[in-house]
Amino acid sequence: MSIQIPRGTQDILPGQSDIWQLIEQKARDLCKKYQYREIRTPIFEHTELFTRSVGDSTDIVQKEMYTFEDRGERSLTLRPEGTASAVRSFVENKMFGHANQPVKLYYMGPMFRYERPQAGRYRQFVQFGVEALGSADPAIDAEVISLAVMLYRELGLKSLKVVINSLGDKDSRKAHRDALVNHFQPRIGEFCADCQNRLRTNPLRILDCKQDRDHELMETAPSILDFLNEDSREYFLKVQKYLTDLGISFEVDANLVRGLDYYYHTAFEIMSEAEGFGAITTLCGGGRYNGLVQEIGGPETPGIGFALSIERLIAALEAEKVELPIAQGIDCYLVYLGDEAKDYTVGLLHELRAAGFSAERDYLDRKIKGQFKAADRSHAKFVAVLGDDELQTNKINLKNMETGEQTEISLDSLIDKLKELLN
RNA sequence: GCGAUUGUGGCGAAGUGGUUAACGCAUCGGAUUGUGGUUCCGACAUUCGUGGGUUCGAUUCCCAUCAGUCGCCCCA
Repeated sequence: MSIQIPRGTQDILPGQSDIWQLIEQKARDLCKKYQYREIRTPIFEHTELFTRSVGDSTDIVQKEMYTFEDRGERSLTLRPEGTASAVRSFVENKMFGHANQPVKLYYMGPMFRYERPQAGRYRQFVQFGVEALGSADPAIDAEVISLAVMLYRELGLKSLKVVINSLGDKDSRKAHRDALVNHFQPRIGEFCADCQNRLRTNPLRILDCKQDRDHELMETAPSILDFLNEDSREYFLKVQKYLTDLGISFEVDANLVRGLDYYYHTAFEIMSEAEGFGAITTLCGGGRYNGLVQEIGGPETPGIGFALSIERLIAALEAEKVELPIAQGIDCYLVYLGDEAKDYTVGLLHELRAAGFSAERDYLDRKIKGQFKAADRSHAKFVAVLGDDELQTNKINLKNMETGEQTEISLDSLIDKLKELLN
C-alpha cells in the first residue's frame, strides 16, 4: 500500500483550490474595507499558551491538542485556534501601545485538533478569524459580527442564522454560576456523567447538554440574562440595537455557550440552515474576551473576535448550490504541425504569455486532432494553428473556438489580433 | 474515545466459492495522411484496501488491521 494522507486531512486539488482562492480573496478584500490587517503567527506555540487561554477544562485542551516535545524538551502544540496566538503576539509586540487603537487583526490559516473526522470536521482545517483589541464599545461587537455575515452574504449564502447571547461581565457571570450550582446541585445525580463534571468545571455548559436537554431542571434553570447587571444588560441591548441598524436579523439564545473559557459579554454563532447540511451547522463562532490579554500577561485590554472555517463555508456553499464566479478557460491554445513548427512553438508560446495571455500547447506529441481535443478541454477561446507551411509564409491560422470561424493572419500580428479579439 | 456503514481499473458502478472480473464516464488510437465539442470502431484491472485463516480453489465465507463516509461527545 502506498503512503496515504493522514486521517482527517485533505488535499485541495486544482479545481477545488480555485474556490479556496476566491474565498480567501473575498475575505481579504472585506478585511481591507473594514480595516482589519493580517497577522501571521506560528503554526505551533508553547503548549502553555493554549492551556492558559483556551482553558484547562475545555475539550480542546483535554483531548484535542496536537502536543509534542521538541529536541529541546519544550512542550509545543499545533495551534487549535487562532485567538490565543493573536493575543500572545499582541502582548509580546506591545501592540497595546501602538498609535492606532483599537488594534484590528485578521488571520487565515490551518488549525489542528485531534478529533474523529466527520462531515464538517477535520484534524487540519482552515480558519479565517478577526480580532479587535482595545475597545469595549458594543459597536465593535456589531462590526465584527457584521464582517462575518458580509463574507457569507457576498459569497451568496442565504440560509443563515445569527444567534447571540450575553455571558455578562465577571460579576454577572459569577452570580449566575452560583445560581446554577444551587439549582442543579441537589439533583445532579440525575444527570449524565459529563454534566456531573461540568457542575464543578463549568456549570454553564450543563445548559448546552444534549443528553439532558429534556430534564425538568433545564426548563427552570436560571438564565444568564436574568443575572446581567445594569452595565452588562445595557451593553447587550446596544449590541442588539446596532445589529438591527445594520440590517442583521438575529436570535437571542440564552443557552448559547461558547466552548472556550475566555468569553465574556457577547457570544455569537452563525449557523447554516441549508437543507442537507449535516449535523454540524455552526459556520462561525465568536465572542468577547475581556480579560484574556491580561491572562496572557498584557495590560487589561478588551477584545472581541470570531473564527470561521473555510471548509464549512464551502460545504454551505455546496449545500445551497451557490454558483461561484470562477473564471475558467485559457485565451489561446497553440497547435503545431510538423517539427519546425513544433520548435517554433516554444518561443511563440512564451511571447503570448509575456503579452499577458493565458496560453498552452501540447507536450505529449498528440496528433492535430488530439491537440484540438486538448484545446477544447482547456476551454480555449482561440486556437492558433501553426504548421510548417504557415511558418514558411510567415502566417498563422487563428480559430475562434466558439464560432468555429478561422482566419489566416500574419504571424507577427497574432498578439495584436488576440488583444483586439479578447476585448 | 464510542457507534453505524463502506472499501472492485483515473472516476462511477455490477458481480460470482471455480476456465477470459459486466457496464458507463474519462483517456488513447482509428473512421481518405493539417482541425475540437456529435456519431461509429478499437485499446485500456495477471486483479477486486492490507494481512492472515477456512477450502482442492476466494474478489466473493471468517478474523484482524488500515482507510473513507456518517453519527455521538464537542466544536470551526
